[in-house]
Amino acid sequence: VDVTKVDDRGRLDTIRDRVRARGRRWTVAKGAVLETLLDQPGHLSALQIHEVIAARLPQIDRSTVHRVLLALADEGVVHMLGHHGQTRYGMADQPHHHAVCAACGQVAEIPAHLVDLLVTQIALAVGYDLDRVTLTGRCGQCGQP
Amino acid sequence: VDVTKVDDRGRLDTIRDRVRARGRRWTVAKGAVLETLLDQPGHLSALQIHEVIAARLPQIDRSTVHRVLLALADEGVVHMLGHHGQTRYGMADQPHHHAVCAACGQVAEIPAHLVDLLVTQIALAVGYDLDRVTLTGRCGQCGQP
DNA sequence: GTTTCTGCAAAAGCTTTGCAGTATC
DNA sequence: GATACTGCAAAGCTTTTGCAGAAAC
Repeated sequence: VDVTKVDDRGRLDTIRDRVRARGRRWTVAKGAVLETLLDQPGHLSALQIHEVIAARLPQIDRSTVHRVLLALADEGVVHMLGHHGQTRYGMADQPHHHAVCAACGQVAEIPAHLVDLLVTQIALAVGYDLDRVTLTGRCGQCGQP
Repeated sequence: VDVTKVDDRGRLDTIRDRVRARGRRWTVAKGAVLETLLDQPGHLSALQIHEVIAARLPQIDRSTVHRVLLALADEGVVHMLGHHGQTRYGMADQPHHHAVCAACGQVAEIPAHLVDLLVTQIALAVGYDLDRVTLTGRCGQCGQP
């Protein structure tokens, strides 16, 4: 799972600098989690991420993956979206929103520009500081409920 | 927690008929869960619902509340929305969407008409059958991250 | 009377935490 | 060298499940 794409390399570097700038340390576990999220299409659960990493770095523990994900979510580097007990994580460095399948949990990304205006209006209406939209339904494979 | 409001009474009756029409049975537990959801503003977790019910009906078990909620969600009577391991439930019989606070999990409702057009367009774009929108951010009390 | 539903108890599954040792800066 | 981070093991929480008895129809 080496980072070959120039774009990914750059995104990773940017995040590394940001993490360090906050006084945090850049570790093997953090790098592995982020490389996994950059590599994989869509969003993954903590356990899926751990599985991918464990193939390369068997010593990395589940708890470490969780701790890294929580830390990164806290810093705004990754998104965390819930799906009935199976939280999914994805990169947050490029503005987008989500479509979640209620059946299989699969996540599709929606470019931000499609919805930003609406979110601004609704945020005003409900008095929330809204920054993310999740649409829920069924993906193409899962069909009707 | 008696159902006094005429509106609630009617909503409950409608749901009862719908449940029976599907060959399911109308039970004390089901009635209690739905009355709780009708009474409470916003959306509650399964445990919160169980707590409210237990004050009146101590014999109702947590597992029963979960089973009832799953069954009702399956029938489309209630909404189920995830928030990092703490799923919340709310009435689905009146069309609306949700604003979830990323800090405390509080849920505000957004009338459907504000977003329906957008959802239709996005559903087409991503190939999903979308029926619900969740906006995530911070509520008034929780302020900035 | 039949079938769904419930209570109880136990298990499962994801996530969190305490602590001693390790890696990062 | 100081301190953030990790691995391990154990605990915590919500949710799920098996089964015998109760309730709904």
